[in-house]
Amino acid sequence: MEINSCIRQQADIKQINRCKDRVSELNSSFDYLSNGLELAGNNVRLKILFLLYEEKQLCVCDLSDILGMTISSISQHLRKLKDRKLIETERQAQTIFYSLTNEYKNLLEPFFKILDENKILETI
Amino acid sequence: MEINSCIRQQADIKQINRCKDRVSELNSSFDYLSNGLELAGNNVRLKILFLLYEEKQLCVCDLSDILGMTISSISQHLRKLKDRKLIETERQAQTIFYSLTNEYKNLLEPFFKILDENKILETI
DNA sequence: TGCGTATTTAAGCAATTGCTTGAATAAAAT
DNA sequence: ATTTTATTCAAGCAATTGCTTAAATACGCA
Repeated sequence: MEINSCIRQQADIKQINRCKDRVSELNSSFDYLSNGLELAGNNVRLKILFLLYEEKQLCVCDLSDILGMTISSISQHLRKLKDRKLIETERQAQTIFYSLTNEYKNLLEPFFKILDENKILETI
Repeated sequence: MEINSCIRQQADIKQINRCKDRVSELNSSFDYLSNGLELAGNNVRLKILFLLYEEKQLCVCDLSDILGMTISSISQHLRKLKDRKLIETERQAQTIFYSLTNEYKNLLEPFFKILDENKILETI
């Protein structure tokens, strides 16, 4: 940290301290949220999450076919999503089906609604 | 792409095609959204965005002080956010103030509301 | 004009990402 | 039991990220 930050000159100290408190207070929420957004911020994973939202469940090779990517690549994305509890699995015979966890279904729903209505480019 | 995808065996072809159409239809929305989420998915940038949401405007060195990071580092985050139109600038004398663009204020509001209520860890 | 303040930019680097290829599991069908 | 089907895992690699340090702008003021 620089010593001669502009803060020392003319900043609103009250505001700075209020912000520091706020960040410290909400710190674990920031971690939780950025963690999820980081995963959803990848184009491929966002599509995967959206498709699971719409179709309830899909397997690796469904997604591979839909998105035109190798099964291995999709599988690695799914593992990341599963590790951080955005999705969960259920085996049915040889096929492993993936679906959104309830937490992230709720969290991502506002975005999916916007996407679903395809309004994102016009209204926002 | 593998030739012997499991798709050829027993998948729901109608479902696959419906999904393909959906992805193709919403393609630019996926790009737009993942682009924004990718930036918000970084812990530091999420805090910056949230602080700008709450305080309306802040300068680089306010944020540097609040987050305990170098001005240079914060400046580089701000540039990314500005390049992709999540934030905008307004000069007041020597100080450059950053604020959220309206588009992203609307888009990120659902998340900020949750953060603000600090409910994210309990209710979701 | 020259100095101080506020901020950006450039170069460098370790760490991480997302893909590819090929091998390894796991359960089902023969 | 062996093979087929569905999926994961491991290693390797180019590209990207986020930080550090140091230098470069840009504006305000005496």
